[in-house]
Amino acid sequence: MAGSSDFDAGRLRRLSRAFYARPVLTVARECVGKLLVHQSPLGLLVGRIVEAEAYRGPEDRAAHSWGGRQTARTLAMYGTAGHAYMFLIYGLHWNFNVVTGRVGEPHAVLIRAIEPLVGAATMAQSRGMPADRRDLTNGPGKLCQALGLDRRHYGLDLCRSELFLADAAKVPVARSRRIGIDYAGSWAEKPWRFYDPTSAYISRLPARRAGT
DNA sequence: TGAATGATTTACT
DNA sequence: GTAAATCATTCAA
Repeated sequence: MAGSSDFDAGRLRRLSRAFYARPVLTVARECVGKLLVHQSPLGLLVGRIVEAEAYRGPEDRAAHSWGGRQTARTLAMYGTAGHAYMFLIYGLHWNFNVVTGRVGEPHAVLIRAIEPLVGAATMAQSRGMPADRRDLTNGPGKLCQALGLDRRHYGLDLCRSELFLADAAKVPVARSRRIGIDYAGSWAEKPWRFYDPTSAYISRLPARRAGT
């Protein structure tokens, strides 16, 4: 958009630890509308978060930390709020999560979609497609590829590193059930997905439920 | 040591 | 609309 080249990383208001150290559902809801910032080797990349989901292990059947799973992969989720939890899915795609809550509480927010704000041309190059495509960043694997995020960012502290969230104006937030977790039984019914209904970069339209 | 599977994306019919 | 890609992680033995 016009003027985006004037964006200066120093002007971004990085969110503090206190933002993340709250209940995961609260953090997930408030993540929508915030800015996801990566001061990457390729330049400054910024996107507005338009979709996020809460995962509340160990009781949440859909969470990787379900049943109290604490392994090398899920370790970051048990740590301090405000750190990055990265994981590889289907052997292909990296997903980016934010750790929330208290230490020992394996809760996290999955960032599912963003709207490119700064560095869209660079993101497009990483994605191998034109910058004006809506499918540039409208999915959890897509946004990680666009921002150049992978296992190197596992466990990074969003309060101190080149990867962080920044404050922004509030936006309307809608909610629905989560995506891609049908195996989780009744947990799949929980309305723990939050999104900006006015954005064109939502990964999917709200899931329809029978009878509604 | 080995087998099953997934918080997805893409291509193809 | 359906199916294949592709491998780290997980669980069973």
